[in-house]
Amino acid sequence: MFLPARGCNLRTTLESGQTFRWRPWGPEGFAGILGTTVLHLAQQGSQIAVSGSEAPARLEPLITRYLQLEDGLARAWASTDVDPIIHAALQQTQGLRLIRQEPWECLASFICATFNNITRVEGMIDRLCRAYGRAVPYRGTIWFTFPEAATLARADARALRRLGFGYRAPYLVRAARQVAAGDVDLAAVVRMGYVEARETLLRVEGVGEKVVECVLLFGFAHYEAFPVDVWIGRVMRRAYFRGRRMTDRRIRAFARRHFGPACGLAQQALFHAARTSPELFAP
DNA sequence: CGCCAGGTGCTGA
DNA sequence: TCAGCACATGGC
Repeated sequence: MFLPARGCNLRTTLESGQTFRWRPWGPEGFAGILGTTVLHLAQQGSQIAVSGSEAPARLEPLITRYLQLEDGLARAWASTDVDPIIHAALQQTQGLRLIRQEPWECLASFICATFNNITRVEGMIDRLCRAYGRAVPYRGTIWFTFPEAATLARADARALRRLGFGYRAPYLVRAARQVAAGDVDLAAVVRMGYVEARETLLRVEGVGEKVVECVLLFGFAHYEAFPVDVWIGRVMRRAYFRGRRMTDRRIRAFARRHFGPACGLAQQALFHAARTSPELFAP
């Protein structure tokens, strides 16, 4: 089956640090699992070739939503194009889309991603799924679902330590318990606006000022979120503050004013541009 | 080997 | 509100 890519570039989007479970599959393809559905996606020009463990009629809405293929966000992206710096980043990251992820997987993944590098996060999450997810056989390979919060709530932090989670192990287990117990109700957060959702998610163990913005952006489609990690901090200080010291909070406040209500899109373009062309943003 | 990574929570000013 | 610190681990 084929879907119109509508300008989406798979590689740019799936290797942009928003998500950690896709693997290269052939020349222009990626394999992964959403929920219990195994997917093989391949870029073929203006189309995306799709196959997977469900009937095509079920794959289409799944992928359309995940990749936001009908997002109609062209105007939102354009609204962030307010100066030559972001303009260059946007040019360089054409085809980048904001993925719409499942909230719990997104939340748990970014707790794992704190003070960590993306390659290692991928390995950690892979081991987590193998240990606690459900097996889904497909075409001779056994895939694993992302573990439910209720499952991880019963896990022992020491077991996660042995999987290489370091000091994040107890955070992840406590976060799972908060979510599984309904203390933090992710289904309710879906219906909340940015401010209330932010306050609610900040109550989760291991979720601070940066992780919460990632989760709001990638898991709840709140495009006014603006995560400031070490990459974005560097880019912003260099490009907008003449290299001066600046707290993450002030960078975020500036970005919201400067780029407007879709500043999260600008953030993702800057993040990707900085990682793929560091020379443009060297300190 | 040393530096670094999509930081957080805590403490003391 | 902010700076400074400890925290585990492995990629490069």
